[in-house]
Amino acid sequence: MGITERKERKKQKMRELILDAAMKLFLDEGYHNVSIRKIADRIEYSPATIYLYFKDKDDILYALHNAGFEKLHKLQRKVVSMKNPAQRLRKQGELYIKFALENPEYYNLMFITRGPARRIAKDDESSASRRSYEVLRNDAQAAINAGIFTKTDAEVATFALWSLAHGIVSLILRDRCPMMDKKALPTIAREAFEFLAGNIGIAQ
Amino acid sequence: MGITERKERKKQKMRELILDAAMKLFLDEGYHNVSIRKIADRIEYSPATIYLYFKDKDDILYALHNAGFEKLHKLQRKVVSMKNPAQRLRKQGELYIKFALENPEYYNLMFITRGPARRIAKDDESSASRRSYEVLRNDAQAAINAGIFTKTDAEVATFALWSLAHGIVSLILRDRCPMMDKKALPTIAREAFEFLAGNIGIAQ
Amino acid sequence: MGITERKERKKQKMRELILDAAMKLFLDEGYHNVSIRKIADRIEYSPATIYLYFKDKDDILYALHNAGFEKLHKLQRKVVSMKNPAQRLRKQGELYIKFALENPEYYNLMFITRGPARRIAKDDESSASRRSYEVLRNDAQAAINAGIFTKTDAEVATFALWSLAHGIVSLILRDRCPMMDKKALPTIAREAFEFLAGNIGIAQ
Amino acid sequence: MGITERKERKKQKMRELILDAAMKLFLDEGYHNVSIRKIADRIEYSPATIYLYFKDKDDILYALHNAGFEKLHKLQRKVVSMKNPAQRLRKQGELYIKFALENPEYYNLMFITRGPARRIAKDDESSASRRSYEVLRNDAQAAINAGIFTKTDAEVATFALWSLAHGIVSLILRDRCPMMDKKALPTIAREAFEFLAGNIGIAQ
DNA sequence: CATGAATGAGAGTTCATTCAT
DNA sequence: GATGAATGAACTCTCATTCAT
Repeated sequence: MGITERKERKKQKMRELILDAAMKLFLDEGYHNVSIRKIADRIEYSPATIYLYFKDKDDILYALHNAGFEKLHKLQRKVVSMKNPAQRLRKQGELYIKFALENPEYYNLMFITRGPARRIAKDDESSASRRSYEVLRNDAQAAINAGIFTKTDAEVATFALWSLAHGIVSLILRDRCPMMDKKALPTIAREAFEFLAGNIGIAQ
Repeated sequence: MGITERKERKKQKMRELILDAAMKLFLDEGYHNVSIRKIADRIEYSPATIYLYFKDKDDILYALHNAGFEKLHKLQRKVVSMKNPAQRLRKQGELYIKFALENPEYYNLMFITRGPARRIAKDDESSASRRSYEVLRNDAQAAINAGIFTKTDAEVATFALWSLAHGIVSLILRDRCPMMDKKALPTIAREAFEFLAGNIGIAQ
Repeated sequence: MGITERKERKKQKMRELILDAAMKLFLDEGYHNVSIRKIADRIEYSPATIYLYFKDKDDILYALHNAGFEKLHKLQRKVVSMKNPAQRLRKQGELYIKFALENPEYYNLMFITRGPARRIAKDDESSASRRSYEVLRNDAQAAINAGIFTKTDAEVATFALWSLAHGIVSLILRDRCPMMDKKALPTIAREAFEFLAGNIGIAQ
Repeated sequence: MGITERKERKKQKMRELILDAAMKLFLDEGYHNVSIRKIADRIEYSPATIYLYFKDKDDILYALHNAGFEKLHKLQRKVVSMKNPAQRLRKQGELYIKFALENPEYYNLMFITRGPARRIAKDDESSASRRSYEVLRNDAQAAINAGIFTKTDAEVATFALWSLAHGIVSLILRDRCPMMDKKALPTIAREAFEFLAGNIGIAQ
């Protein structure tokens, strides 16, 4: 291992240390209460040090946003091999919902928080989020090709599927369901997805 | 009119004045830029005065949140008279999406922002948001009774329908669709809804 | 004295308190070291309080800049009554130099520091600085009318006279004369002015 | 060439590299935006390296200040050969003004900015700034000897001439002339100089 | 009833500088 | 000789909130 490589690794470690601290802060105190200073406190470095590894606060947010998409994408890839388009789509939806409920703060950053939106707008096709989207789109296209979805095109179908899953999890994550039993929410989420999935032809 | 009543009315007027200003600020400058000071500036009172009418900032947010639900509920009531449950549900979805896209800041407060969430948790059944929810639930129940929805119960179906519409609008409102043409979004939203509505049996 | 008036006065007092502190800081620590915090420390208020009386730092700078011009203008007005244009101009120059050497930090803000320059650019004709300029210009015009200055116009003559005095004091104030005895500087300044004044026809 | 000498040359090269970068920063972004970090970025070295060649930031400023004087002095030397003292002085003034308006950031450092002033105070007679001053002084002395200037001594006359030119350019460079047309300023500068030069007997 | 005055806490960011390696 | 890593100390400015009057 060369000296450059070692240094590079160390730098990467530090970036991860910062991102971890930021993520934990998100979990502990919520989006609003994440500040450079608090991150610095957590990792016991000075605030200025953070700026050696990230350009500004947005940069950290966006890095977390991307890390979230990498994580999601890794899960998505496991499903790609499934032959049956309907099954594949259904599995996609299930893992999406699972991912969201298990990683609420990642999900928050990836799909709800306004902070990173400016950069998302500039995301090119090779970005983590775009790749994640493409997986879904390919599956939607396959479903159309297989005659499962009719009277629609890939773009609309993709958006519809995504919306369906996003709607379910974001209502839960943002605490909009006080009329339901909190503990029952994951079950309700699953059942709601099954209901919709069943109706659009991607049932088990 | 008794003296107490007159006082009460005056107080109510003032609350509305504050809420109006707050709402305009939301519309003009967005959620982040709403501060007690700016509200006070708009109504030409001092910041301290605000606190005579509202406990704290969250209190204002929650009041606006409620006003939003009143507005939505008023729209929903217009549809109640439709006889056909499928048509009624479909119409509900359309107006929900229309409301969201036309009143993004209200929608934000009502269904996305975390600020009012703490209070929402304590909402009782008579709250504005609960009444709005009940309208949808009644329609879902009617659809079940009519045999349109099968293999589900009212709670799950309600949540599914709500999620479906919420998913569509919240992805758009939070700028998660850079891969689509911005101007085409309302159309795509409508088509995605049609696709889903068609499949679950509430098509036109 | 009405209650409004009393309040207004108190506010004015506070503004002056802040400006005084700022000015003293200029004197003690120089332009670069004037910060909102240090001003606040001096007057034993919190930094936030400063912002109740001034929009931002530039606002303070510009207020001091204006105060300086008021002060200078008051001195200039005393000379206006002199009949003889040559004498008047000469006196103007003398008092300008005196003012600069006795109020170096005011002078600094008024004629050297870059900070207030942005606002100066927008100064209209009624601004303190403009009025001060007009006094000199009127005298220059009078000198032209009286045949003292020839082969020039009012604008150029005004600028020349101003430059002449400004050059003398600003070289001294910015410590560019280490080759001369520091104590002798005021004398040299006076003599240099006399030399130039004598040559351009406004000698004693 | 000995080893010591080679080292010395290398060191000198590096100093120049740093100074070049610093100067370009001055020109590109102005005095306020020059920082050690930015200089280091430009030359693609680390900030720490800068400190191997310069004691601190002031040291860099002072070196640039000197470089400016070298540049000015080179121009001044071209004029020394002129026989006629009046013509020589006039030419000195013209080139001084030209230099200032064409090299505003150098001029800034040399004659206005406070940063280098502390070191200037310690300048000995062999310093670049002193040599530049001596050129003017010699010419002033010659003018006195030739009977052009009377009733004054060399020191006062030198200072007066310098002030006159410095006043003109520094009012312009520090944007103190919003009452005049910006584009006309170089012309006005020239005319003001002509007016003064004419009056003190060094006209064309 | 209304507010003027005030503030503590905190935000993001930049800087010159140091020092072990 | 060069630097990567780090930092303490600043900076301007905004905020929700309080309280005597």
